[in-house]
Amino acid sequence: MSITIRDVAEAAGVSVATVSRVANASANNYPVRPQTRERVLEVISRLGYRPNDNARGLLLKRSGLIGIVVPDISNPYYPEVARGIEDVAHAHGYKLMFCSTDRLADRASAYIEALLLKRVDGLVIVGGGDEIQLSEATVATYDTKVVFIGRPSASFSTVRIDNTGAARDATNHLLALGHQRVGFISAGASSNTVNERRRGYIAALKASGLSIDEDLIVDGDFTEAVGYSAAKRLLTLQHPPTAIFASNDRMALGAMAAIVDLGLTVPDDVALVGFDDVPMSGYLRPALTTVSVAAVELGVRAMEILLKDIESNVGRRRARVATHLVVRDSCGASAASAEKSPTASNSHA
Amino acid sequence: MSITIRDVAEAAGVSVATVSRVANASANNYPVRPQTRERVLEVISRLGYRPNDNARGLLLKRSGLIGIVVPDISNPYYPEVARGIEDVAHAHGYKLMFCSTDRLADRASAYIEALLLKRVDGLVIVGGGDEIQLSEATVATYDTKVVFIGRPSASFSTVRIDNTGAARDATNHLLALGHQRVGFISAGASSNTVNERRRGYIAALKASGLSIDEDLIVDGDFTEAVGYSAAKRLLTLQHPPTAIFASNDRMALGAMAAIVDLGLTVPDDVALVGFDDVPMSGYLRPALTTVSVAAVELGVRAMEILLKDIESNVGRRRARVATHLVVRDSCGASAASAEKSPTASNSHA
DNA sequence: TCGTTTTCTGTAAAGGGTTACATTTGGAAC
DNA sequence: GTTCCAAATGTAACCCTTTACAGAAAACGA
Repeated sequence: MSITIRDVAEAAGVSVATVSRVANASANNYPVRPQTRERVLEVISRLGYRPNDNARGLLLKRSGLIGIVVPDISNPYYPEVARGIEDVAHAHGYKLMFCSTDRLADRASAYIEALLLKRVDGLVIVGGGDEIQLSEATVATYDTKVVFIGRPSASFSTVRIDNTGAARDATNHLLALGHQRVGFISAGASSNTVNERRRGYIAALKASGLSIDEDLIVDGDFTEAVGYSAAKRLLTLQHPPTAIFASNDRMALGAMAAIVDLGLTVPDDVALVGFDDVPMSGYLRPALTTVSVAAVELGVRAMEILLKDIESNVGRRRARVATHLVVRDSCGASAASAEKSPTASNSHA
Repeated sequence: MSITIRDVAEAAGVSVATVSRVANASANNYPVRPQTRERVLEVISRLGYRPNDNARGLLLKRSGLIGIVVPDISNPYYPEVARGIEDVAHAHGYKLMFCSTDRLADRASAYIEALLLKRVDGLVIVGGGDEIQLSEATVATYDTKVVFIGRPSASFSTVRIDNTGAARDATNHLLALGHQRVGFISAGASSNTVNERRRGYIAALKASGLSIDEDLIVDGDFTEAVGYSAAKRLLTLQHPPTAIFASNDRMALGAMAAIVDLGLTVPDDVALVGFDDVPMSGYLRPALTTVSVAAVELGVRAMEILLKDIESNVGRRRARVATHLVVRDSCGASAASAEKSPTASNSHA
């Protein structure tokens, strides 16, 4: 049914080679007589011919596809990263194959397998969970390049942020405001990202000579619902914290709801800090103080590294993207800044 | 470099046909002597052989890929839809190719073109914008099935919600609470979805004998930032509305921030209703009253229709997914319900 | 032991492109 | 009008898999 290069060749009265040369004009500058080119082009558009990507990929050994694996598509943070990846990929003629693992190990490996099978030219793996198992040998088998975002790796390129440092800064910010009991909402022991953030939180406390109260560290899972219940747990302790540091913004939102529902106010009764700076955070009232991670840039950098590796085989590379604490209202540091701009000091507005 | 079926055949001392038969054991039940099968399987796993999807796709004329095009990946609504699609697709062995158009017409057509070139087995196009141009002829050229989500179409299958009815109900809810001046935050004249919602809003007003005040209808673009400025505009009118109906939750969030920043409160000074019921909405305080659209189900239904069409060529189909108004606190209807559950009457919790 | 089935395995074509190499063409130079 | 060279075009191999068909081996009955 589908019309092939042979159909075009026949209709135009030329050989398939000529058609191919006309169709890929941009790639190689083979000489084709303008008059011939014209004729072929006319037939191509008349017949609506499109080269078969499978056939082409088979021969060229490249698919023009970039695979991207994220842990959870419903967390607004990942779409931001994906947007960065997509912007760069699109600009270079690559398309994205997008998969969400829901943090399930079997899904993750099924997807990675499938992406490799599709002979993606590159693979971006986002997130710090441990559901991803990917050996260097596997990747070498397929001729694919890999870059991790937000996860350390001995074998592959990485683009990361300084989770520990950022969490330490955020915690220090709360300590500097006079808080002595700071709660931390974690998110599963298996997430590198969160483990690092927890380490930063603990480091800040220790550096200030405070002891670590395990009751103040509660486990979460990145969702609003669990942020809500975690905050309730913290605030109904015998010695509740006066400040809460949630390891992502979604949980911070849940925590904020819990605080309000307990009849307390943010930041007067409980100060609150999040992590990620997703778009909504600047529009909460009180606006959420959070660590901005430039998610789009994370994606951009990853894709740039990947492209370079695909095109000139530059090998493993590591990049860091800076973070900064966006001080808004939920921490109690700036009383009246909300008047000035809708997102307060949100640099992403 | 990559090992082929020939390498395996050679190593196992059999023909490529036998290897192929062993590798595709599930698909066709060709008889292979257990002893031979064993040997081939051993070589396959030792060598790490994986069939080349390009070669296979070339021959079989199917890619196992579903293309999905969304307008804006950073709007949490679309990831929900995508999750529904993915769940079904994954269960049936299909992979997703995911593209975000950013509501740009040229990007949209470039992506659709690319997806068709990849010979996707099906195409799901999400969103009501007019950036999508897709002719029946084009689709017929490739052997692809298409389903639209949230957009009417004379030629293709559709899965939709009753935007007009839902918006009318939401507006009626506000009117029933005694509001006489209800503002509407729209989102571009080119979006079908929003046009329908606006129609519902207008219909409700008219049915109640109210006249339409054009000042109360302001344009938006689906983002918090614009929801914020739109609400500010509405509330600084000479005769400001006492209620605002935002055509999606993100804009409602922006509007809520604007209301607070103007020193007013929700819902006492201004009642607020959104649309979509994204996960965050139940955790805002006051919790957002909004139209729940079961985004996941939208995706599920679309994918089911697509699968049926791919597998048994059933042709064009239409489905509707129900919506319902989730009454929380921002509309002022339920004063104390937030105490009971974190998301109030959010049925999705 | 020798047909005759039945079961298993191999051969080769097809699928739709790209491109090295061979061949033809067109035009310049004489 | 030749000759020659560069430009244009054509031929055919190759990419890797699946599968129809043919051929070989095993199983079976007599």
